[in-house]
Amino acid sequence: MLDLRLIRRDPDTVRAALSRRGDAARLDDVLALDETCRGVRMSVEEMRAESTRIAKGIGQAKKAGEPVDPAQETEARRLRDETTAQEEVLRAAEADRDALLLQLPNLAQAEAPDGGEDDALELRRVGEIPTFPGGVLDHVTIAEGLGGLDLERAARTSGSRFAYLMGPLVRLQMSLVTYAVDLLEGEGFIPVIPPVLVREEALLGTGFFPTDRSAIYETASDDLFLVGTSEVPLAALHQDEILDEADLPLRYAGISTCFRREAGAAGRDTRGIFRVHQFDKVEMFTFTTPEQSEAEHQRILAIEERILSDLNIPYRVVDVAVGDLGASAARKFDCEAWMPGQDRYREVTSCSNCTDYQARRLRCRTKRGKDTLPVHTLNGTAVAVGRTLIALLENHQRPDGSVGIPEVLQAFGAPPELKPR
RNA sequence: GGAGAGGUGGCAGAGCGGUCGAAUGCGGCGGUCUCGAAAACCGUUUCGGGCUUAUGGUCCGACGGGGGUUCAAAUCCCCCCCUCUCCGCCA
Repeated sequence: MLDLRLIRRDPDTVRAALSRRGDAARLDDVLALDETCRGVRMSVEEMRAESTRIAKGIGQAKKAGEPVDPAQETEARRLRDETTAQEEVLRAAEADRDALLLQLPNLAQAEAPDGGEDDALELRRVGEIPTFPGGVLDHVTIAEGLGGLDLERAARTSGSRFAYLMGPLVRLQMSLVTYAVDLLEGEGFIPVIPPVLVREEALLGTGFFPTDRSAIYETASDDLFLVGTSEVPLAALHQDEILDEADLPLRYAGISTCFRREAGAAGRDTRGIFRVHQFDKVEMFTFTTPEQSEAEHQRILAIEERILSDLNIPYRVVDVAVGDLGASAARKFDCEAWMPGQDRYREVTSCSNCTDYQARRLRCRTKRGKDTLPVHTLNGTAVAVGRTLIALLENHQRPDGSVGIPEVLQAFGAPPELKPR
């Protein structure tokens, strides 16, 4: 959520920033509604003050055993009814204003490139793209050859975009998770296994609602939602709290299964486990100060790159264009791994600086002198297990159908190589 | 799922129709004392919002959340959420 005071004080700057994202249209509606709200609020508050004065007078009189002027009670009653009516108007106006305000996305950082999905700016390429003179296999063929994947039966059980991950890939997945948690703990992140079913408030607070509601699974009878990322429960961990600035930055590593409806993605990435409804992920999340958030963003990105380097996966880093940022992000970097089976780089991790956007919605603040200000929040993928498995299998495949496993994972229970059945 | 108890400031805990944003204790912060510290004593200590461009003032709101009764609600009524105890069920 944007700072309403900033919108009032400097609407032109906010409008300009929003129009970069093609989303400035509703700003003037917000301003107009806000004008109404403030006017009505003033009159409501004046009436309430007057009501309290009369009520206190009556109270004092009764206590002193003096008679109460019935005209006073009549006047108080009239005032109350009028106030109630005006409060109704105020409530409606504020609800309208806030509903619109909730839809406005975060203001992008000036450095973020203009444009949409195809306008991400490549920052660097790291690692050597492998060559396969004897031909290249994609992850589905490799994984099935290893006895590690069953998509057909998963479709029978759950539908498309689900998978049975089996046999050797289970140990590989577990080693990826423990490796990542181990590394993140060393970097000061507290491991967390959060709830993956959350209330609507957590999704509103993190900015997934109202904009991306169609991407989220909803339970039929419990008003609970399956999270698409542990970012949601991690951000909500400090909802409605005032954090001590001395405790910042607070870093958490969430380990969870993620659920995505992938509505609107019909026909895209239909092969294999690249885009599925359910996957596991280790996620970084930081609460920090406004001054430190950009440095923290770089820190998170550096950890993502270190992980890909540790795994010998060639990748590139892109600076995502404003039109492709989620509602909450002010800046986003993606790491895209080279995927030989697709002959291109594909997103495997993503890190966003959400500045004060989520914190304001979640009312997560810190004290500074007399001021209470929203903190800054950041999130980044440490390991999206499914996509990382794809990158590992495809990049480290050998002509005989076996797959070499990076050394770092062997310390966490992965075998040195996976052999075909 | 059934029965009961309860949710008040950072914590503990009183208040159960009127001047209560709320006693008291602990903790925190500032001070007195001290070479310094402890103790003791004094003072201070919630959050959100409107107006006022002061960096201060003023007003409104908030006692789990939302409605209602009343001139007046922490206090009475209704709904919801949460916590605890017992029973049932269960990994």
